[in-house]
Amino acid sequence: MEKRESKNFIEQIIEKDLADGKFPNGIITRFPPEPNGYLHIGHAKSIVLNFGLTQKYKGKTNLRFDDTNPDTESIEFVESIKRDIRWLGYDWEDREYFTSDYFGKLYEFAKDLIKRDLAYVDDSTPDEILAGKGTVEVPGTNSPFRERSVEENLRLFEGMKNGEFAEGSKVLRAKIDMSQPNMHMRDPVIYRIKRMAHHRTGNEWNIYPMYDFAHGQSDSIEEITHSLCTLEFENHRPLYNWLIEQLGIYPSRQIEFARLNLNYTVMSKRKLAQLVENGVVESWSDPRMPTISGMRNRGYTAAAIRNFCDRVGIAKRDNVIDMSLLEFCVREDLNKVSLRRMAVLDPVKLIIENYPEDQHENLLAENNPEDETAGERKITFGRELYIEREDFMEDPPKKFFRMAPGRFVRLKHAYILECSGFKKDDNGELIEVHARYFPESKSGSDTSGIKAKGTLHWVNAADAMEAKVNMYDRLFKVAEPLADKKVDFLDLVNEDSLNVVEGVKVEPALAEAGSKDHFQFMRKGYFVRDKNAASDELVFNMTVGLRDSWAKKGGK
RNA sequence: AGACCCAUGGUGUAAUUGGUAACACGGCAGAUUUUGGUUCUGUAAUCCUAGGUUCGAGUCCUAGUGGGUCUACCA
Repeated sequence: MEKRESKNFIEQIIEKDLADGKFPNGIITRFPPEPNGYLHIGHAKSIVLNFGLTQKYKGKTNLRFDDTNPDTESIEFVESIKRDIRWLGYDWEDREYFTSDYFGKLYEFAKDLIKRDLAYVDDSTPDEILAGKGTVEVPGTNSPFRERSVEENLRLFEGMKNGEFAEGSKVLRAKIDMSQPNMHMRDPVIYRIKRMAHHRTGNEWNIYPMYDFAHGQSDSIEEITHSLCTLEFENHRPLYNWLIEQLGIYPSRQIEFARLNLNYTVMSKRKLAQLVENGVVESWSDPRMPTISGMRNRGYTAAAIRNFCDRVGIAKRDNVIDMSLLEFCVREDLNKVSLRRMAVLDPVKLIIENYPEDQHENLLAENNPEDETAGERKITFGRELYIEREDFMEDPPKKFFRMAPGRFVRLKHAYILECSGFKKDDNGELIEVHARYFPESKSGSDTSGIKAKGTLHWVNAADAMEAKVNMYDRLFKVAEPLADKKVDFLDLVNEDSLNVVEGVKVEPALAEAGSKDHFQFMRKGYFVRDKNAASDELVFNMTVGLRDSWAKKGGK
């Protein structure tokens, strides 16, 4: 179990810090979502990383909502984020923070900067500020407002806070160096005027800090030891460090790692929002979405997701993870915990000619061969059953181990059959398969000596229940929908990502399925009851199909 | 093209920190199997290029090449 000795680069940093005695009281990490959307599997990677680290080493992980932009943030997202983190299995105890709780402190930090002539109020328009920044090759130019006196800056900044100026008319900028090659150091804007109610502070503030002026200081206030973020913030690190240094506050350390990308999907909140807005999917929690809530509705387990996040590793290299790894993790977990059931997705009647019409019998079926404690259930058997249409072939290849005239096959948990014929309608459509059964071949007490290569799942027509099944396929037709910048990723969605199958026949035990139970429809895949469907309706979502080496070989 | 970052099988991640490449997924082949599932066994496939340092380089240095990020009053 403790086979994985290898450590990722962040663990190596932490172990060195610990060995150097830098953090005798333990380490502190944080997960800092902005409450403006739902969490996706990429966030899960960060959650598992941050909480995982402080579980492994002595430490704590804070949950901090980075709520500095009232435009897009809301309490609804705060709630969904907390629900998802808890579901994933992590507990931030009482360490739930909001950047907005620090608005007062941040304001004081800003004043401190002004007093030391390290920040100034700029009346330039956004366009003028942009022009002044220069380009990556050309240094920027100083703002005409750069040399205002400390007193004037203090007065104006207070005016901004008090709502004396129009939105957009002034900003507070750090006074650093307009000729730095790093654009973030060219006098970055650190405060802007926004006359807007905030979901937590209401109308208390007319100014809001920018990310760069909020995140690092919040880390510092909470004495975060290791502030882990994704690669695109690498260029922000000099500013992060500069502010901490100038302010003389707790020196949190920012470390960047590569974000998670999954093929056949997209991972940015903005892009996911577009899928919702354009009706490609039903909601953020649609089972096809790579969101935590979508995956939950799909039937993915928290354990599978945690395991997946563990396996993808942490490094600084851009990466695109194969969906097959995620699916492997899901199957691995579900194989152990899911209850086996029989469901026929595309039913065709099977008539056992030598089975008496008025006869019925009860059979016992194990719930999970991987778990003896899962017990057994009763299923019924009779003359008329349903089997899968694709499990019959009139003229099959030799390696087809299923139903075909003259061939032997076992019905799972029941008898061996010999196919004796079939019936088609006028259109040539198969409507009935006929067979004869061998009474002495009963499952568990087989004395027939007959060998059947294949085993089929089935449902007794007498007590089969009707169900609907949502089958899912990848969301996009191509592995990397964003790879070609000239192509709109919305044009690459797979319009067959959802396939609703009606008229599915399932065994009666499924009627009591709860939405948290995971089922394996034998020989088909893993399914979970759709919790959004009407309670009197049996609807199942396909979590993931079983591996199918027969189909992979093209059925030959 | 300025700064910063990155480069190991198909995909990811490792390599006791300088001692000639491993693990997982995926692929292929086989065994087992009352799920063509699970399990098990085997197999193919990798250090971006060129120099340099060194007895020895995936690891260090230089150059090149390729990729990523950055010029929001978003985070």
